[in-house]
Amino acid sequence: MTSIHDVARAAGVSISTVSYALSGKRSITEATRQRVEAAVRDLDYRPNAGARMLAGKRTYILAVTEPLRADTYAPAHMAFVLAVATAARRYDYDVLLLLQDEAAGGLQRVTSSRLVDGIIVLDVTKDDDRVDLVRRLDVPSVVVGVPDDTQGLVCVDLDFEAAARLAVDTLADAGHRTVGLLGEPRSVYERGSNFPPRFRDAFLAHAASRGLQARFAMPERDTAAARAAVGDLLGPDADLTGLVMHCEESIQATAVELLRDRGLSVPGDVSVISAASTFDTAALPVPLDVIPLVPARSCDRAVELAIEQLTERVDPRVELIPPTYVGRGSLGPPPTS
Amino acid sequence: MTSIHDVARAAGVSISTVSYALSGKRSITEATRQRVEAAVRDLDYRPNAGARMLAGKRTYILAVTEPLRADTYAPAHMAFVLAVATAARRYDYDVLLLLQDEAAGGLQRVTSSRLVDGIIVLDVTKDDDRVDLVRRLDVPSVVVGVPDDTQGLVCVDLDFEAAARLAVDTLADAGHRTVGLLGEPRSVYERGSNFPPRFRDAFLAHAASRGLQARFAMPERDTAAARAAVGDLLGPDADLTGLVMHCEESIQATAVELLRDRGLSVPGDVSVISAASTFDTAALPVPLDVIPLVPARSCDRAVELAIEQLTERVDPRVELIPPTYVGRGSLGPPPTS
DNA sequence: GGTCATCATCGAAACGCATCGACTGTCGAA
DNA sequence: TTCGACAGTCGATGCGTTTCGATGATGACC
Repeated sequence: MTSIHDVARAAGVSISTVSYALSGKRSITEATRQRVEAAVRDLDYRPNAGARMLAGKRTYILAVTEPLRADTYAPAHMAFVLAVATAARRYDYDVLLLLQDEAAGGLQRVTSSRLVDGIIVLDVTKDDDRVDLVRRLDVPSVVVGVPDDTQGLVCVDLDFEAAARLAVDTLADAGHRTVGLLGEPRSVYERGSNFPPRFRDAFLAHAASRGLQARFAMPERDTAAARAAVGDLLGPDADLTGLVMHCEESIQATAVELLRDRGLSVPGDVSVISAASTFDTAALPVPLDVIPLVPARSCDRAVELAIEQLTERVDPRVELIPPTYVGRGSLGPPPTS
Repeated sequence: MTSIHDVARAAGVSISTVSYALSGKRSITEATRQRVEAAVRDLDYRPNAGARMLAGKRTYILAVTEPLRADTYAPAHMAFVLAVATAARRYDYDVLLLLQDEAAGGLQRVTSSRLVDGIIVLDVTKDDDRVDLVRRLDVPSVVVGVPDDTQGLVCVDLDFEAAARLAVDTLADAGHRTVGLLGEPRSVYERGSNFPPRFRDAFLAHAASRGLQARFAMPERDTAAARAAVGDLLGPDADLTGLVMHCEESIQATAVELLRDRGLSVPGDVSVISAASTFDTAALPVPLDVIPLVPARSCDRAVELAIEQLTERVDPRVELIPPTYVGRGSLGPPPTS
């Protein structure tokens, strides 16, 4: 193993000079810095992680806790893990993954053994054990999502309420009077992530305040249930003209197919908006307007805030990322009956 | 931070005694061991990870590399990551996740900085960069999957060839003469994981050797394509009586629905076997017989072999896990036309 | 009772790095 | 010419473990 000692010898300087040349924490003559860097390249030197942890105060590792519950939709959650990992690398950080049983217990372990510098909490529920834990742990932590009690926490999330209002406003402004929300399975609302209820509540409330008639359905994750739910939303007289979908990709695909099967055109008969989706709605049977949930958005910021806490005080806060609207041609005025 | 020093003082022994009491590497009187353990509990002591890495030769971290390509089916891959993480914990190991761009480059980095003790390579392709890398790296590594060139590697995988033969034999033994394989999208066979081609080739070869007529289809990941593909497999005269599916869950669900829509009963008209599936086939619209691909099976063994390499020489090998057959009532004799 | 092995414990030396204080030389201002 | 400021470099210390060799205590054996 080539150590900093070897580099120092090769460059003809002391160990501390090598360290400073690499960290830039003290000024070093350009010439000697170049010699050090050359030696590093020649010897393919990489600082020993353990030594760095011990001597410095940083481990360059972030813990990512993701419970991966039975009813979680893996693609979306994987996208968040990926987004955190990618963002972390920009700060020269790696991620340690704590799943399922380890999501809570592992946090305790890795922080008290000083294995990680900080924690990113993913898929937080309204009432999440891990939230109390990170509050007590006193380690730089950022929660992606908004639990009920945000006291003392740094939270980052898409503004789901605003997203719901944006969807409602867009439909209302286009002239729609009867709108529906195709949501997640019931279990998700009952004990799952926190944002589906937030979206639903804001959707229903804002629809009411805009004077719209609103419906809501929670299909299970199979084709038959999805088709039934969309049928219910359309109503016995098929008077629904605006459909908002906040559910996983295959359900949205099924919904679009059902509309087609019923001879309803998009957006001629029904306008459709996909809300808070992490996938590409252009790949659906019919491209849909979307208010995307971009994991990179919240995760980039979450990592940034975690790193920031390493060096300075960061006040507790809830940062909500404003939604954006991407048109793909699935929105139009309601049909003139 | 409470250190080993504090524990030693509290227990009235030396630092080295604490270390030996905890590691068990030298004999310690029962009485003093108890005192040490009591002190550890009282002070909630946990060894500093950095110090342990530096002084010992272990980091207690395993790298998991998973490219997470664009066409990967997230739920299955997540299941493997989870299985590795769970298995690792049984050896007191944590996992560092290297995704996408970092899947290859990160390996170099984390091994040369001595951050990890070993590597688990997931979702290996026939011709995978990471395979050459781990060969060169000379770090305990286990490949989950079987690349074309396995020289010098320790590989663990489900025996897909045997699984394919098992599916064929089961249908053939039940009397079926015309069978079909519903596979993954074309792109997966062309540049994706290595096992779909292995399964397909073994399926077709073994069907031929059993004198069966065999068909094969590669539907894209949407309902329409899936329905079309199943229709093709059934043939113009609908003479197909045995269907094997080796594709993702939603496609299998669609296929089952199509059969029902066509008025074909399972297993009355068509016998169906789900092969190498990571999900629960009992949850499909019709429960299917399955030759499951259990991530825990290969991942448990992979982690075991990686840990083993830390202390002893492990010869290169390819360990194939024999397939099992789980009946759920979707298999029967062909209809007597 | 002396010798020798065995057991339990201790002290000290790494492990590889970051960092602090100190030292040297250079330059500009007084 | 002298002094101070400052840039550039070095040596030494400490981070918290693991582990090696050494030491004293204990018991078995002749």
